[in-house]
Amino acid sequence: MRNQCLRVFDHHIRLFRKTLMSSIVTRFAPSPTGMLHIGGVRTALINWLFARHHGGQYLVRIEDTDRKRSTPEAVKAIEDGLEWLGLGSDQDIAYQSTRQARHRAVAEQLVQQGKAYYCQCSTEELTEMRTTARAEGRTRVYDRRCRDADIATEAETVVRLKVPTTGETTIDDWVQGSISMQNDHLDDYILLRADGTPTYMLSCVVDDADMNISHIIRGDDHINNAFRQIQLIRAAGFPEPAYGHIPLLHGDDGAKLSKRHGALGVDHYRTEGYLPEALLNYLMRLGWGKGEEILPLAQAAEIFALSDMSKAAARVDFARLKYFNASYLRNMSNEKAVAHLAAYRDCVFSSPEQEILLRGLNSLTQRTETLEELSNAANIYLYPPIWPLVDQKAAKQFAAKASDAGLQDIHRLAGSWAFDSAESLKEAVAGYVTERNIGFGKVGQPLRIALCGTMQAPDIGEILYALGADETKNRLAHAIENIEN
RNA sequence: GACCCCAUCGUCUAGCGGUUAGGACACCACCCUUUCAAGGUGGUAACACGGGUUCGAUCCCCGUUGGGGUCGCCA
Repeated sequence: MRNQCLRVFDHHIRLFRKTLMSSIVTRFAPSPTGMLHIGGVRTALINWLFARHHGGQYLVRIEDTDRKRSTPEAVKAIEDGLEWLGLGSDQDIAYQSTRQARHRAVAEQLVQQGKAYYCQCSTEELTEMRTTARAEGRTRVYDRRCRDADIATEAETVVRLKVPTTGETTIDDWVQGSISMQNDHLDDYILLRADGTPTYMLSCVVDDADMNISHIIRGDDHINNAFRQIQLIRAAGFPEPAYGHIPLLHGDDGAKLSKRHGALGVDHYRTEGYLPEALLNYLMRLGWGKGEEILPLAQAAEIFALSDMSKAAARVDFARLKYFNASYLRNMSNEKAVAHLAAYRDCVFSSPEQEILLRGLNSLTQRTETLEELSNAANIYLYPPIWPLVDQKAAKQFAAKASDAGLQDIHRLAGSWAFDSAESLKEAVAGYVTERNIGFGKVGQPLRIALCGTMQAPDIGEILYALGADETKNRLAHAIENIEN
């Protein structure tokens, strides 16, 4: 018990010291081999949150180390995605591919210092070693046969790091706690390929050091890399960064995130009508449960702590994402909603359209969950109903009830209404209904259909107010022409 | 297979030795009601299992089971 406390205390002291020693710099380092998916977005977000909380810097580095697989399209998709989300870099984006000379120099220096060595093992030999290692139940594959062979530089040789063969490496991970690995389980991994290009392990470590990254926050699929990278950091004499390995996101079936689940590009969520702030708020809640559920980013940054993050993987739940999106949509001002809608539709509204939407859009944001739905719903304001109605249910209702509804009366009365608020208009209609001593629905439903062409529309008062006097009377006149007697 | 990690309602989580195990999404019922929503009220539903430690374990330790990650001249 006391030991436990002391250990925890000691752990915190060490973390605290590390924090004080240098300023906080985090980085999001995606590889442009595919789209930016929500797992990556969450990693970026956590890096951003942590940096903001500590008043530090959040940087973005594109890990495009050669690769036949990394494409300019993917780079653009990542940059656009981050921009859309508001998770752009605090400084110019770094491109790893531009720094290969520096990476190579570090490797060559390590060779000179005897901390790395040339290896000329063939692919066949390696395959054999792999098979043997697997058969013997070993994690370490390479048997270090070139380690002391003293091979001079030649073509077709790679450079490997001399990893300690004894001892243990421990990481005080800010998320995972203390994790250890026997060094003997670690490979003498490759720093420079036979063609002289640096591997990810080399590039990543050198760039993190050169960019003064203080805290490496990434997916826990990198835990094993951390043990290996630390060996290189020590060999090169770089300062050791702090680590925070966050659990990966899983699909709704508990399996790894795949294209079937959420591994779609963020642009997909954009076209589906999700708001950046809602997507981010949702993602933030996976593995971090502090504060209110709906929590604006700036407030989240204030109370964010890596140590509060769950160590367990979370599944994505699209129903919940939708709920978050709906919540943000519902609480949005008309002005903002109109701007979002215009951006989503990629259009400019005419000034009459703008006026109608400015008056009526939030009667719609209350009943839609995404911008896509909002955009569809907004058509009732943007376009008058076309007669005969395409909505069969509405057409039937209208045919059955319109003759009794007194739409002509409403049309006439509307001429004297002020159209200054949804409430007063609703009262006006209610007054008419009371006068005739019938139920509100007898008039409300046909009127709604007359004005919108569908039954799925807001409160009568809200519709009237949004449309305004002229549009209301025009639409009513058309509807009246289509009443069957 | 070896190594590393994880484990509270279906899902996301709160909990940090003593709680009627709390909240949210989803689901169900009811209320409100001019449609559709929203909102309100209530409900179903969880500490994976087995050993310890302790007066007392969801919580600490060990094991089992289950899940995930890693084992590339990919990143």
